Amino acid sequence: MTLIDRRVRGSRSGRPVMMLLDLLGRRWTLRVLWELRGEPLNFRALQAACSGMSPSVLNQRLAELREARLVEPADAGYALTVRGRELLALFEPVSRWAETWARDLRG
Amino acid sequence: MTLIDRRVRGSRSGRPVMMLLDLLGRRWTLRVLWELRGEPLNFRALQAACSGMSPSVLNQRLAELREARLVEPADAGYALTVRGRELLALFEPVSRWAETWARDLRG
DNA sequence: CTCCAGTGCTACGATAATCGAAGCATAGTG
DNA sequence: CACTATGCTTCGATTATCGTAGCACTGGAG
Repeated sequence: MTLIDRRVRGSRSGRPVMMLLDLLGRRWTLRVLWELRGEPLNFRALQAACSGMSPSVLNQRLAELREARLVEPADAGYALTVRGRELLALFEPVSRWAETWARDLRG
Repeated sequence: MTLIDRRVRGSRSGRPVMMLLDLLGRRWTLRVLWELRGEPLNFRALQAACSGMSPSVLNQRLAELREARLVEPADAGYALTVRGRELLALFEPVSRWAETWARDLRG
């Protein structure tokens, strides 16, 4: 059962954006992508970067992200694919937005 | 214990982007924001739009999103705040990207 | 007034996702 | 051979989410 055939969790719509939200909405998924924004990380480095998330879940997330062609094995561990970098680039403004958001919440 | 004081789930970093990823990484959160992109929806309409997610979780998510000032009660139910709309606007390109992503995965 | 439908939300037992620690298997090095 | 590093698996414990039922309140109709 592939990523795109599988019913999207919680919804039955096959719309791409829903599929993506479903994928990204799983615990740690966004974080893993984020941690791979720089250089490739191997399994344990990635686990450490994600503050010690359990290896079973990391393994599961890596499988999902590989199936989604957002992450791929590299020489030195795991790296974002071109698509993965595209997606992450779209999160660049989000990260900047988060700065002012957090500041406003505090103030 | 407020959103910004609470340790971020799975990490102990207080960095804004991590807080945001933590918030958005909870099940249904992105979906709820997405469903509110148009007109305000009341509790049950929102529940229906999210394919019948359980009311307990919806209530919890709404509380979190309200605390994060992304969603607020409106005349006709719940609506995005200005900040919420800003955030969602940043997801506009993501949605478009998802279209080609899904197409490529299939092909 | 009573009745009823609509609404926001809570309670709670059942199920599924995630966690944490331990450890296995393999590859490379000395 | 011993030793380290790595990718990953296993499994019992904990936490999140689900689904159904229903409570409390409101507003309008009769």
